[in-house]
This record gives sequence, C-alpha cells and structure tokens, in this order.
Amino acid sequence: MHRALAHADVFRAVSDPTRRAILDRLRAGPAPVNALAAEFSQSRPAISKHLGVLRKAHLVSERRAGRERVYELRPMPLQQVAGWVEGYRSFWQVSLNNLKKHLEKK
Amino acid sequence: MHRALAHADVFRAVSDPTRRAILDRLRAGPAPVNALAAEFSQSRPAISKHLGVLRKAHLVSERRAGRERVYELRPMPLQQVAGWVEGYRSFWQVSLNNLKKHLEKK
DNA sequence: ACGATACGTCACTGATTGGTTACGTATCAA
DNA sequence: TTGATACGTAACCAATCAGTGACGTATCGT
Repeated sequence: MHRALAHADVFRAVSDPTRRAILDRLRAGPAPVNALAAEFSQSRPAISKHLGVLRKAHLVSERRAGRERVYELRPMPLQQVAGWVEGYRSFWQVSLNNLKKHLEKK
Repeated sequence: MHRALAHADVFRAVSDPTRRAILDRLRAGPAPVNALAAEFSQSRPAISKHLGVLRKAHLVSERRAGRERVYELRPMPLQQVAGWVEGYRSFWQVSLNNLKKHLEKK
C-alpha cells in the first residue's frame, strides 16, 4: 500500500487515542495549544504534531489570536467514518439478536 | 502513548484501507484467505497478517473447514467506533446548517 | 504413501509513527 | 528595546507497520 494522500485520511487521523482525546476536548469549545498540552501531559511539540495531522485531515481549523493559535473542531470529515461504520449496523444488530436468542434458549 | 493492548484497538485495525476493504468484502459472506488475497492483489501472507490484526480486534472469526480457514465478519466491536463518532453528529449538523444559511444569504 | 493445496509464521526490509530536544519567529508586556 | 510567551518546525530516535520470500504443517485427492 502506498497510501497516497495518507495525510488527509480521516480514519488514520482518528486511529490515535491522543488525537481522539483532543477532538473530544475540542467539543467543549476552541482551545489554544498550551491548554491542550497541559491536559494531556505530553510535550507541546507532540501535541503540535497531532494538531498538524488533524489539520491535514481537516478535522480542526487554526485561527490566529495574537500569539496564540486557537484550534477549533471541524467535525464534517467525521461523516465519512460515520457513513462507513453505519453500513455495519444491521450486521451487528443481527449479532445482538443471535446473542439474545441464545440467552433465552438457556 | 504506550498503546497498551494496541492489538485489540478497533480504531487502529480499521484505520488501514486494506483492512476496511476486507471487512467490506466479508459483509457479502464468509471467505477463505485465498479468495481475499486474489481480490486485493496482495500477497497471501500480507492478507494473512491483516486478518491477524482483525482477529485480535475481534472483528473477524476464523473457522476451520478442511484445509481452508474461513473468515467471517464479527461486526460487534464496530459499535465502539459508531458510538464514538455518533457523539459528533450534532456538531457536523450545526456545520451543515451554517453552510446552508451561508448559501441562502447569497 | 505422495504431490498439490491452503494456510500460518518466521526473518527480514523500508517506510511511517509518535515522541523527544533544540531552535527560530511572531507577539505581548514592560 | 528587551525579555518572556506561544507557537511551528527541523533533526533525530526507537518502535511499529505493511509488505516480501522462505519455510513448515495440515488436509485433500490420487
């Protein structure tokens, strides 16, 4: 796999738990980098890199405010993930049904 | 991040496009490894490894049938992904609304 | 019993990842 | 202007990843 445009891949961006935590945090509202770095007990450059990945996936936007860069959630690309996983809902509902039947039979 | 139990991480398992394609394929029904390897123009060991990752994430199950190993979709863990992303639906609907308003204003 | 088939796994490789420290730049406050 | 602050980025490192070919094992057909 030569992952063309892997930078823009939403699935990959979201596969990292720290990145998901950042997104989760941004649901409460925009935040500057330092605020995020403080919450996740990781070095600032590390967070900065994660934000870079999220930016390339268009999951966050950067706004300059003085010497701060405020990051804001841009949830639209997550529709892609939702859309993909939604195609499996009927399948796991079947699984749930089977489990239910199995339990009832006992 | 020291990714404890990273093997079992559904998000990571699903972040690879080949692995998603395998899952997509398995929605049409269980399949032996060779059938999959043929469809994705990758070497059999490569597919075998991907299946290993999916297995550890409990997204597929392996059933032995003679000398074949039939893999079957196990969609339940995808609920985790669906659940996470669902928390963002209201946010992107706001975005869609803003976009709509913006277009109407023009 | 024997060859072909269907697979898992090992050993290896190159690319990518997540993390670090060090440094540069822009902004604010004095 | 000068120093502190808020950040991006480059250089680097160890670990992980996706892929390969080589090998071993179990099963089927004969």
